[in-house]
Amino acid sequence: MPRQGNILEEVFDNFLKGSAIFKNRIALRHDYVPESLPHREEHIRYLGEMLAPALRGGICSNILIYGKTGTGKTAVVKFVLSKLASKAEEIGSSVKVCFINCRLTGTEYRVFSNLCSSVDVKVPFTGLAVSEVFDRFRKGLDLSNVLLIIALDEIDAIIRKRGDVLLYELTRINETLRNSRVTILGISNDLKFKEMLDPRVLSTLSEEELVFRPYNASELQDILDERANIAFHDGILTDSAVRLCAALAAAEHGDARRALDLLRVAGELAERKGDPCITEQHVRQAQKRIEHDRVLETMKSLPTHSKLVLLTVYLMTRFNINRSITGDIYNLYCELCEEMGLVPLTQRRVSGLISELDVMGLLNSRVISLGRYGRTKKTSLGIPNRVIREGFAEDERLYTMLKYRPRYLGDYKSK
DNA sequence: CGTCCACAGGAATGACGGGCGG
DNA sequence: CCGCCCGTCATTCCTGTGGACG
Repeated sequence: MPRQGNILEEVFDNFLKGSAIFKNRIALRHDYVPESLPHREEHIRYLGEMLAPALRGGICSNILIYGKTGTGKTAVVKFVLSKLASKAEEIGSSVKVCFINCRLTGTEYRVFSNLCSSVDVKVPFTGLAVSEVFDRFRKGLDLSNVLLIIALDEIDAIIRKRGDVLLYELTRINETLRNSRVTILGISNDLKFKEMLDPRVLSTLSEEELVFRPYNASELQDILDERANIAFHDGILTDSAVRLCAALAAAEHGDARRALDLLRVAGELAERKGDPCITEQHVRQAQKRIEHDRVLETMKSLPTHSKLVLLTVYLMTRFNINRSITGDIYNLYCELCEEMGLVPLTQRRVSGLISELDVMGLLNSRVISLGRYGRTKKTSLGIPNRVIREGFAEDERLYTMLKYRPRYLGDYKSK
């Protein structure tokens, strides 16, 4: 048994020696913007053409950009904007760009304060009315005499929370500017968000539209190959492993982010085991691992009564109680509530919770008809029993309830 | 072939807590 | 700082419905 100091010595040394697998992990991170974006040449060209007039002080259209997660929207926009900015600097053009992720930024106030800092206006972290921040932004912008290109990523997040007031102000700002101009690039994951917009805002905002289709397997493979070259040492990654990553991600919405996650986790697994290369098997394990982590994470963040419903279905399968239909589930659920000293929710609500858990994949639930005996939902666990136990391990109260024995084991409903 | 079970799931309304504007 | 407003979660009330049973 080595002394503890020696253990750490070894850990640190291994770390300092560098990884046998990874050359540069950063290339697999979500926020990494690569030097080339395979299969997005068209989009890059289009966006470039749309924004090029800015270099000469010309007017650009506002553009609305759509596409599901992991289709390269953000990467393409960041890429084009950074090239545009450096070109502008090179030729001494007064173009500025500003990229804001609305969801991460959080509130309207912070979005505007970001905009302010992009035109060198200082505002306090809090305390001002949003309209005041907006005014300061407008003044600062007009004074600075620039063509400002604002990219609002995940724009739907802010609309959902605050409505389209922010956008309305922003789309009309050009009318009040004398020396500067603004172009807006709105980026959204959600196609339906257009319906939430005021038609006036929509028409100014979407003078042009750009849609990002999901990648197919072979496109994903090209992306992975390119990143893998940067991220891994030569000869570490097997061809079949890349193909599998691409295929798995293609099956699931063609999400490049997902594909890169798979690759990264597969690499980490290989590294931890001290394996010389990344194989298909590592990828399969990575997929299980990612899914497993996701499930535990969602389970942990569940509200109490949702956990309780999950626990109820778990107990019903464990004790083979006849049919897990909503009425039976509700009865046992009430029993558990009583046992734990909680006030049960109504059946209507529990029915809703079951549906929510179904959407999350923690339960499987479908509507069936029992003819003479009514119409209901039949529900079963969507994840293995073992995972349920693991997910509740941190919650002592729930963990002990895993061993609870229901009062009526046979025909539950009749009691 | 009509009936009627056992709910599904929509709509309206209420309770509550947190953040925003004044 | 306070009140108000808004979003979220839950309840109440309701109408709708697939198909076995008689």
